Amino acid sequence: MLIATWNVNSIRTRLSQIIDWMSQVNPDILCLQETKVMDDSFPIEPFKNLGYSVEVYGQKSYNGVAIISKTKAENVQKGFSFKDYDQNIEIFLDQKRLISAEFNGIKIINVYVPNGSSLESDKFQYKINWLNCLASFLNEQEEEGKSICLMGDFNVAPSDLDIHDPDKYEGGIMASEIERNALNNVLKERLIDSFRIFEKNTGHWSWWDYRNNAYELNKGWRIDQIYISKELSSKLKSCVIDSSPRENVRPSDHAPVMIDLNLNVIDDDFFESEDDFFEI
DNA sequence: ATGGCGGGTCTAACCCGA
Repeated sequence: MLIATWNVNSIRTRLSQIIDWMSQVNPDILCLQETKVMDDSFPIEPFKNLGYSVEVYGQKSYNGVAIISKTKAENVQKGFSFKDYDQNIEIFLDQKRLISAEFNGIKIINVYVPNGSSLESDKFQYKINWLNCLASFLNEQEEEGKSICLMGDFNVAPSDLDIHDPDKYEGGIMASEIERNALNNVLKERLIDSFRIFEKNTGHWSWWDYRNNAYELNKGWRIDQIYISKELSSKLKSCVIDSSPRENVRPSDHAPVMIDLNLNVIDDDFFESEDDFFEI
């Protein structure tokens, strides 16, 4: 099962590029961020024509997330819920940055984490509070015991391996200890960065600034990630960043990231339960 | 670097992103 995430920076501007990419790659699930469109204006038809179903959670001009999938999404949830959150979630309801749904018993959580602007900005505190809210959301999911796939644009480079020039950017926005602590508090010991299972070295980016020829100079950041529950790691076949759409005319500044999960792999728990069955 | 580019919409001496 191919599961992908892509910050497309406007669904309407990028529509034909997304359809082209999906036609080539054939993902089972594609999580989009920065769709920048109200739900009633989202171009659903082109995806339906490819055989996909669409779940959207958008707003005018900014943010906006969507899940495109071959099978219909179950238990779709848009935004944070009103449960035992440390933060007051009211201030997070205006910005459409989270949508989740279940497929084959796996909870897919699609996020567009706030950028935060700079460490001195009010937006930075919003970002940290938002991540703390996401941690509470993950705690709820954990209680339900479902396998989780948390993916999207995190606007945080997990380590200095994920920045083209760490000496220049370390400690600043997207690379501060405060943001990394907040991200790790979301992940805790339960979620694993798929990409780092396969690649231990630096030099792999998912975002390149539009300015200063950043893509041509390969000056990028790896801020788009796919985190999976530990128990899914035995089923993980690959995690790749596909930089080819970044070479399109009028590209998104982000590239898609994709994992391949082999759900036919039978894990140890299954064998144990089978043994128990035959002993009876 | 009040910078660069490229989305958006109130089409601008605009706002926002990363």
